[in-house]
Amino acid sequence: MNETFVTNWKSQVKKGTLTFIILNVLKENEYYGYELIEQIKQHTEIEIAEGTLYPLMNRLKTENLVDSKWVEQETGIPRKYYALTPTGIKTLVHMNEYWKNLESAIQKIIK
Amino acid sequence: MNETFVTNWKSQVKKGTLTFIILNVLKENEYYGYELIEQIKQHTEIEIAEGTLYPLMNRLKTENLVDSKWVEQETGIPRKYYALTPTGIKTLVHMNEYWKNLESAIQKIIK
DNA sequence: GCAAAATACATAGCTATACAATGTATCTAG
DNA sequence: CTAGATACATTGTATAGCTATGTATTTTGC
Repeated sequence: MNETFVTNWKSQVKKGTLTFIILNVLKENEYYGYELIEQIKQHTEIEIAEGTLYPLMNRLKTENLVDSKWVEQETGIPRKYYALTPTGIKTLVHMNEYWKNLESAIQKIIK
Repeated sequence: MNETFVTNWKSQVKKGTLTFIILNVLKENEYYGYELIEQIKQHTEIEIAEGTLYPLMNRLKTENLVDSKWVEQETGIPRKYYALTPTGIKTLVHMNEYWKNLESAIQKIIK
């Protein structure tokens, strides 16, 4: 098998997929950046580089899909918490629809 | 909802996904380029631009995952048929494994 | 007590891929 | 005989993930 090809492919699959995962995670709860990386690693075994996440969150904010607020800690570095905006919620509905169709189409092809 | 964001997101999701779909389609049969675009449009509603497919097929060939042969037609333009190589078959097994895990992880998050 | 690792943010530069635009050539239908 | 479908291909652009790097604080191991 072509190892480097698969490695690169996995990275390409993440384009779009990560955005989708993060928005869905934020649907349930507010999270701060570092926590998102940890949560997703535990629940999906997907590793998100910090250099991927922080620019991504800024894009989502620019696109008005999420909002953020700084929360001071009694001890340690302040955390920036992210939450979906109403636009983010509506947008996610459409994304979930598209994903569902894509997924069932791929299921048929793989089987 | 953020329309342009969703449009762009769909394009990003295709990165990696298209490769995966095409390799799986070629698992069953040989196809030529134009035919692949048509087949996938019908079965998945996913539209692949020609400017996407032909460079993609060349990459797959460079990576030794597919092989191609020209087939002359009694009438009309010759067709370039693609088939998986042994390396392509082995590589696809690993990709299917990764996709299966990714998919079930996303299922849990979306639900 | 001090060094290493973990926590928590962030950016710059590199690379890979999808897409629009464009081009060539042949065949078919109105 | 012309528009559209068939069939290939390339060039340039934009996007997004990754590595490397940086700052700062806190915890853990020796």
